[in-house]
Amino acid sequence: MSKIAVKYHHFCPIALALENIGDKWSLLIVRDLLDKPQRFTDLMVSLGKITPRGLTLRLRELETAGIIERDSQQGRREVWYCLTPAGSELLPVIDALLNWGLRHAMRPPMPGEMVNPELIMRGLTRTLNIRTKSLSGPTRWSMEFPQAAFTISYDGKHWSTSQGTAQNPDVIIETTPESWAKISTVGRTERHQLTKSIHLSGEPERIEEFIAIFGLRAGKAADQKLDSSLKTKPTKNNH
Amino acid sequence: MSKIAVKYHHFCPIALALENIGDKWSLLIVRDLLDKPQRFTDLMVSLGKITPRGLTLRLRELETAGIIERDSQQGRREVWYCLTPAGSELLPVIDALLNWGLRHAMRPPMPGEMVNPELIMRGLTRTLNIRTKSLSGPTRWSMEFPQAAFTISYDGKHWSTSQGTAQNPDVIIETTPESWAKISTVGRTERHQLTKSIHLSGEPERIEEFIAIFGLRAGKAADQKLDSSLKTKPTKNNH
DNA sequence: CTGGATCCATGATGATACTG
DNA sequence: CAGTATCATCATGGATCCAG
Repeated sequence: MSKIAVKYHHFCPIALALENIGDKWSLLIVRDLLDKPQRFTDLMVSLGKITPRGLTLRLRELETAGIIERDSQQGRREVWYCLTPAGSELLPVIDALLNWGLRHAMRPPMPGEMVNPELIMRGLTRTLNIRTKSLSGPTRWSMEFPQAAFTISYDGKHWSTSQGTAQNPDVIIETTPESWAKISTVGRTERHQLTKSIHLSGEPERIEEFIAIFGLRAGKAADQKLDSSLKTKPTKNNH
Repeated sequence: MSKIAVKYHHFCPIALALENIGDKWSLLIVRDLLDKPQRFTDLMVSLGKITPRGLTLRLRELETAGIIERDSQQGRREVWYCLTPAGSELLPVIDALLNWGLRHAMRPPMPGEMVNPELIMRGLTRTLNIRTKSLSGPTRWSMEFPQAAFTISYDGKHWSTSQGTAQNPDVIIETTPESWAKISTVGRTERHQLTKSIHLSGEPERIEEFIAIFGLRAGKAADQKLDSSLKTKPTKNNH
């Protein structure tokens, strides 16, 4: 049986919250469920190195904590897991972690590391919103990975992303999640060299705009990492 | 030696953040350091059931991650630990957890559980700010525990708390952290019965105001827990 | 006394295989 | 697809001890 009992013995909202979602995989499960409901095997894939037993334990624990709901209807093979209202309210936690991670924990992807297109897009959207570039106007980009495509939209105020190929995009970006991951985490000099792993098409001025925002050409952008340029200096990460 | 390697093998800001601060004690160490710099033994006390080895490992790991700094000056016995700028930026994470914990994880303190006055006050301040009660005007309360006193101030816009007995308080509240912890986590009916474990003094109208805000008398306040009344319904917690 | 280090026990997690 | 079963490993807790 399960032990499922992280205990701090503190009367403290933070400690009590962490007793619910402070163990190794819980917050990543919440991260994935915030996107959309998922099946057991979906989660196995997106979490990568979790074991079936580990996932089962986490799901049961999150269920008793009132954070997720198990939706199994008879006559259907699948079991869908989704967030309860209380679980959805973990969004600010995930958001704060995403923010901090972007600013202080990013580095190029390591060999064998899962590079999930959806997670890439979520980080990209947030980066664009925080940097709030002033553009000529509403903009639509189509980010096309081999496995999936995403539409990145700027409505004149903020950026959002949705799945699927963009209609009438201003710029089409064709690349792989791995290439984009690397580009967005290295300094300008190396970034400029990696530009060849991206193919851009669209009106020349719009392509220029894209290139300027991401510092994809030498001589213009500041020499700093994309993610870390959100506010202050880059942080090294040495594990 | 240490293993210090939580690894998810995800290229994902959230996962990478959690590799830095996702283990059992790290975020509680950050919680305490956000308040003020602490010595090894201060942390041993405030964390309670951590072992010296465990604390040493966490501190070293947080140091290499660039989240805390070790300040040992020769000629001085103590070693002070404090947050780096990157560490201080974990405030939104702690804040989001505090918020979620207040709304979804609170229950009366259990026997043997540490009830830290400072943490009580932090939760109280946040609760007051979120509920934004309209008061007659600026207000100052003196919360006096046996071990320590705190000043709770409302400037007409928001609430803040500082250490020390309040000058010219509108209301003086004398109680224990344990009593207050229990009062703030039970329903109105029981709360009303616990009122005798608090002693209030000050102008009658100001005392009335205090009583009304915290639902300390029968028949007026809604029957819900203080903390959970922040927005929606209470959540049970069954461990 | 502060700031640890050592040793051992135990509980949490990982790897692999298999099943309703 | 959604798990269970079994075994191995690793991180953490408890108790004790030590150096400046």
